[in-house]
Amino acid sequence: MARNPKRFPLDMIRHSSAHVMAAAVQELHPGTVFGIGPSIEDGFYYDLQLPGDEKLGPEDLAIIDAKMREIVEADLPFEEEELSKDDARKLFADQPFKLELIDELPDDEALTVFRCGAFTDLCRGPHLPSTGYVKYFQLMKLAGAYWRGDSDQPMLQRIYGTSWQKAGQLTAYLEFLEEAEKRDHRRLGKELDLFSFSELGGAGFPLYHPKGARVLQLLQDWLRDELYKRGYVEARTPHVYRVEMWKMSGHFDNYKDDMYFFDVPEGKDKEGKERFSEFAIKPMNCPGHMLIYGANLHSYRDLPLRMFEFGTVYRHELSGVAHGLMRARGFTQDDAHIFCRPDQVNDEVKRCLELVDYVMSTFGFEYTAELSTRPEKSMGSDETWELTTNALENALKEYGIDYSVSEGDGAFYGPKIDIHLKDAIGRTWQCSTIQFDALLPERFDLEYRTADNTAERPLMLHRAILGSMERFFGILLEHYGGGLPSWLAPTQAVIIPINDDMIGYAEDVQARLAGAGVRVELDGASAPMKAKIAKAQQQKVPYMLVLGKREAEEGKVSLRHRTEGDLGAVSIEDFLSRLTSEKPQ
RNA sequence: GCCAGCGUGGCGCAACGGCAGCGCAAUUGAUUUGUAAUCAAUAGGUUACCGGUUCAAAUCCGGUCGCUGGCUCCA
Repeated sequence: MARNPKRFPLDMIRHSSAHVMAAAVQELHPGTVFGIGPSIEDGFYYDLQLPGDEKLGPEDLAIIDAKMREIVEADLPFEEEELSKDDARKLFADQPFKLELIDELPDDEALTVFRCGAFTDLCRGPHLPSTGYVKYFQLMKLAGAYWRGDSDQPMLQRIYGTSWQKAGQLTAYLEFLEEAEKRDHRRLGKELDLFSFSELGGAGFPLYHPKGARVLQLLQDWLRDELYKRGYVEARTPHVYRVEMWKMSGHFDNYKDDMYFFDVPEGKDKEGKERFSEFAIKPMNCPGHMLIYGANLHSYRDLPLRMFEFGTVYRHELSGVAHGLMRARGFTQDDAHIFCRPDQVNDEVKRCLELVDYVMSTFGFEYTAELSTRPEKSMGSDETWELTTNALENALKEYGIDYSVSEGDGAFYGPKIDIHLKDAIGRTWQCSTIQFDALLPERFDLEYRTADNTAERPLMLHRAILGSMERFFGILLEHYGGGLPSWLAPTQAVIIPINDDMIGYAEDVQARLAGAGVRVELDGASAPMKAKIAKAQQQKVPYMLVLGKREAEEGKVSLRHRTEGDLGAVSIEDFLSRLTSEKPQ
């Protein structure tokens, strides 16, 4: 009998897929204890614990998959049944996690369970009519997951799967994953010789090779220019402070587990005992900027003060969280703190959003915003929270940015906007953040003098546009699939002489381009032109300049673009103006 | 940090108890090419580290370190 899942919603299909998977595991490993098995974006999972010390290995996925297909073939119905709480407790007597869930449900409500073959689950439903409708699925991976997402709870095994309405959707999804893997920035970083990681440093500490360093520098130079245009001033602050400073800022109390501390010997005291000073490496740039603000007296006329820094911070994050450049232990933030008066707050937030918009559209990112408001536990006056939250929300409205509100998700010291951008293959990333901070101006006792010469506390806006240079670099690499636009490419052009007689002319061209500030390489190997082109293509160099007898005679270069192919002979001036036109304006 | 998996020339991989191999890259030589890969030769490895089992270990076992996928956390 043909069962077509097309008319059922995806999350129902996925939820039912999770049940089929659980039923398969139940049959293969009687006595398995189950956690939860919901539908998620792109698929489903089930958390479970095999009996005894048994553990699932990757090879089990194929076995479970085969068993699932048997269950699908049998086309077993999903049967719903209502139960009292007591009956449910009896039914799930050997399922401790299910019992825990039952206990949390209201007493007077009847529970529902769904049966599917040997597997019965506490479940609200709804489900597909029968297992025959679970068709286009695949088990993806095995992972560990804490019961209830709580690291104090036991760890279960989680099986992830994906499931769809149509065969084409499943294929498309698997192709998407393949494409994402091809674009993995770690892979591109290796292939394009941009960065690496040494076991001696560990996963969180990228080593930028010359080409990677060049890209980062280009990105930074570009952003720095934009910031100066927008009235920012640049600061530089130390990477290390005495621990006292971190106690003052509050980071010691709230952030100590993620910080790098070290003792420095300071000689001996009078009794001959070794003395030490305790320092910590900065996990954030904020305190330095507070100290700079506090180093001078400020008039209301000085505000707003927009202070930025490409500040490298180090955070001792849990070893398991590192992920290439996306999540490092040392990274550089494009950090800024804006000190302003209450009457300037609206305008400053708008300026931040304008900058976000400029930056994101430069790279062709679409984005959405999330506004997080006052949490229950928070500091500061109602007036300030209202003022700052309104400033954020009004700016979002004024810019017509698509945003959602996350009530009570703000930091205890202020509300914030997070920007989520969408890359070339539809994945979203969080980069920019704009947050008000009432805590640090307080902690550092920052003031300005008002028109009537009284002291006022400035409002402080903390913002990062790219977020972290490393993460943004990683996102850019994946967004462009490694083919960076010419203004960011570490090598903009490779000169390809057709034979060794052309080397002289090639060196001329190289000198002229390098003199004009072009990042150019000469491929002088005595290899066939085609091989040199292939190499340049693989390195994703935007332009190839092919030089033969014709070009030498005319004083031109044959231009080949990485994606557009052969563009014919052009003068060096034309090539230069082409490069210029490709820079963001 | 936790769960699972994986560590073999610079990179990508093979060998899975019995002489550690292939491709790319590199080096040298030949070749001089018109828009995605010319040919040949050479060099390169205490198979992450420590210990154990065995006549014999890259391979099996234990430990350490590192990495990867997730979970928790987060820019």
